[in-house]
Amino acid sequence: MTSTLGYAILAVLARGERTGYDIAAAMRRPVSYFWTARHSQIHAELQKLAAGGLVAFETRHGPGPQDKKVYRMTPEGGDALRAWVTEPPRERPERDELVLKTYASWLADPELVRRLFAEQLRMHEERLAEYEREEELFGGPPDPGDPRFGNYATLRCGLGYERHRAEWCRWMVAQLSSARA
Amino acid sequence: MTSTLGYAILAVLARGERTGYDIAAAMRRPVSYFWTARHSQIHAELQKLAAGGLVAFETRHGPGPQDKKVYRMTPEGGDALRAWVTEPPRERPERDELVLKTYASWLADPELVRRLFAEQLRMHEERLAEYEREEELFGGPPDPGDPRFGNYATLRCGLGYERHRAEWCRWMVAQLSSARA
DNA sequence: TCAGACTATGTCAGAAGTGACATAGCCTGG
DNA sequence: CCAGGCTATGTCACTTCTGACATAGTCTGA
Repeated sequence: MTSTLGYAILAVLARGERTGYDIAAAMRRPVSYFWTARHSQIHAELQKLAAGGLVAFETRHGPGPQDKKVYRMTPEGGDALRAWVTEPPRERPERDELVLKTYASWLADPELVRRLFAEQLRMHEERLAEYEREEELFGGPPDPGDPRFGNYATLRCGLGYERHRAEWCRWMVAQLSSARA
Repeated sequence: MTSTLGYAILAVLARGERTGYDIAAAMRRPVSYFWTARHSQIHAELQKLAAGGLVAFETRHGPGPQDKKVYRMTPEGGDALRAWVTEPPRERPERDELVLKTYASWLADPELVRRLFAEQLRMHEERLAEYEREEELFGGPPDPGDPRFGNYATLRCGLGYERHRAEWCRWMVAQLSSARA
């Protein structure tokens, strides 16, 4: 029915009412491990969701040329989201620039490739440390019926991803260092 | 200059001449760990690359309404690809349907969510076994100047990814099982 | 010999996503 | 008091990607 972005917006609104701006902020790196979108896309999608009756809004006075709109999920929106959650996800297309560069890395100067991966490793380690700090703020996993479970579970995914990625980068750096020696 | 898809195509052509059909086959799951695209996109991009002088083609007789076109990378294409490889990749937007579903999973029936993840786990274990078989075919990592290094290194990434993903799914299943008990 | 799979190239409408532009009040610190 | 950042919504042109449609020769096995 709705696009995946629509469900992402509903997933945010399921936690409470928000303006489009708030949703955009929630769906921006490094806050969001679950979906990313720009505000231009979000405002457009909110209009579609409102037209479909999945969200409703209330206009309140606020700064800016227009008044702000506070959105909330309607019962129909909740039904749609709940039904969607347990359906199997579509297989996602693999499109990772770093992996593609790796595939073509045999063409390039190994020292430059090594630097590229060393820098990526640094970034992953940094992000990993950040996620680990965040994880400590949870005192263990929340109950699966708690909204915070969603945050914790996605954070766990991010944590595992950064570890895997850092390890891979470390392996690449090692490969390219031994080639030089 | 070119789009990322353009570089993906060049990365394939760097290994030898190919038809658009061949490239599409190489960039289709589960063959490709490096980039995915449909043939409709690839034929269009090849035309752009040819216009830009990064690839050239030769028409040969083949089946179908049109003759087949065998593409190869030009020296300019090689230069462009080599220069691009060592440039830092753009940060990729996180858009993973399963992670999004996880974020909203607290709303749904835990048993249905458990089944979703059990099925995902099964798929990741299957793919992992497949990748492990493929890895055995390499007798250790090729030299970084060997085209096969690109294949091996991306396979290593896929291997790490599937392991991380499987572990996360296993954790999710455990969380949702204990909730039921 | 004939069905069906595979090789092969392309178009097109539409959806999804990007990046820039536009506009303007509110709040905080120097 | 004023600059600069934050809140806030929106449009628009453009690129990228998807999925369906179209077309037709070759090769293989039943």
